[in-house]
Amino acid sequence: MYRAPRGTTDILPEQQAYWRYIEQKAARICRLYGYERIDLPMFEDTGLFTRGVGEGTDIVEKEMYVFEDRGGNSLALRPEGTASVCRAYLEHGLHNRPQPVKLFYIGPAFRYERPQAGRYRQHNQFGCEAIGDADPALDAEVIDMAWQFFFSLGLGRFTVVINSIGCRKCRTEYLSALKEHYSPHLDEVCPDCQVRFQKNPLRLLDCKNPRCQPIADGAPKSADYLCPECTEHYDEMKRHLGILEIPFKEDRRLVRGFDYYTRTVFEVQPEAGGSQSSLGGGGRYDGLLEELGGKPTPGVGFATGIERMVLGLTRENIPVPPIPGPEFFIAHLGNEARDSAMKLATTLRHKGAAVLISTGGRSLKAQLRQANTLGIPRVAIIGEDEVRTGTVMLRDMTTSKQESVPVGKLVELVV
RNA sequence: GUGGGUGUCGCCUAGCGGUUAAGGCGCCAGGUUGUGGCCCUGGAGAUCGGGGGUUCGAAUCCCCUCACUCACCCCA
Repeated sequence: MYRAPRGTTDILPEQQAYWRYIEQKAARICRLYGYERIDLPMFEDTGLFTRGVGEGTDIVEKEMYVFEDRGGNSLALRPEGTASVCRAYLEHGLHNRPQPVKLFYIGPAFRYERPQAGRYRQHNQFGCEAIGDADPALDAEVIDMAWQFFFSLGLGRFTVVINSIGCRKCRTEYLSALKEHYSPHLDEVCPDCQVRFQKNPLRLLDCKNPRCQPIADGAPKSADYLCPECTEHYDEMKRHLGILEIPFKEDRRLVRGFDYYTRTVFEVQPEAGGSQSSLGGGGRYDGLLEELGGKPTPGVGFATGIERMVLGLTRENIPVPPIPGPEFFIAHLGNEARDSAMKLATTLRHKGAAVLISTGGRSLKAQLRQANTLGIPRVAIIGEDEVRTGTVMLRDMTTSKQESVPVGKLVELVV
């Protein structure tokens, strides 16, 4: 027996209501904030991600699905969406449109990880990117938008956590200060941190190993090393968040796993603990477009994980609007009746009614049982008598009342 | 990638060295003539995740493997 590959899932019909719900809320919030949909390829040139996301990141280094196509090109299943959006921005000359260009996407991302609840090798993201404007008000708007989105889902408790990691300039300065702080303690620190020290010093800060806590606690704070411009940007953004009345928490240690982030970073975290630390996150990436070969162009955005939202909705028992089922069920007895039943079914469907017609030549009892189980409110029964008189027996399944009506009249009933 | 837990019909569970592997839900059919939801009866559906061992004998013990799951890591 074949099974779905590890870390992938089938989304069965009974789960679709959640997905529809989330997609609708996403589309709505995007409309309210002026974001337009973009659909992007699921695989890209590998270089787009190694350059964009960063060579040293876990995602690129050990989680990316990389393959060679038959033409010998190195391609990668996209591990995230931002790099693709930026590529599209550059490729299609979107700088010629009114700035910022606001785009959103919904689709799968792929990472070779060890799956667990809320974490998959193929998962779906809803993400937004605003490219071409460095105004801190835009950062605040993006955070506001993420916040409103989760709020509109009805998801109970979540927190917005923010930080600024500075620009290229002040980050370099900060990193050397950080390394200076750690280097005398390298032998006390966990092996992971020893690797981080070399590879990705920023990550030293959010090590959870108790051994490293004292050293991390005493480490210089990125906030203290921000250049005046970055400080001003950060303060302005916070001021705007205040105006928008978005509750947020500052976490000086918050860093993210992509190299392209500059200045603002943020995460939306479920308050109810749980293992998966974030529902979504994002930040500013003012160097990314240039890194990808474009002119220096600022950008800011966020991405969310749809599976995690579904998980949250189910865990919190939040009701979502059901997907409507068939309105009519047509039961029939005998060959002649089946022919006119099929005819009636198409006629009703042409008029826009959702109709299920029984197949397989089952007893009337079985057909009604099926209609009942499926929760279809009305059943049209067609037997020999009805064929002869050009009528159907229309049964209301909720009241158990039925009456004989001419076929023409039934068709008229459906508008 | 590291560590822990779990794995019996579609779903939930019983069985824990010798049973025709049991039950509930669901599914299908019947309870006379063309009628659902309740009830009754019957049926289909499991080589007990897979592979190897130990044993006269294994779903039950051991090893490997796969999958799921939790924590770490990382992130959505």
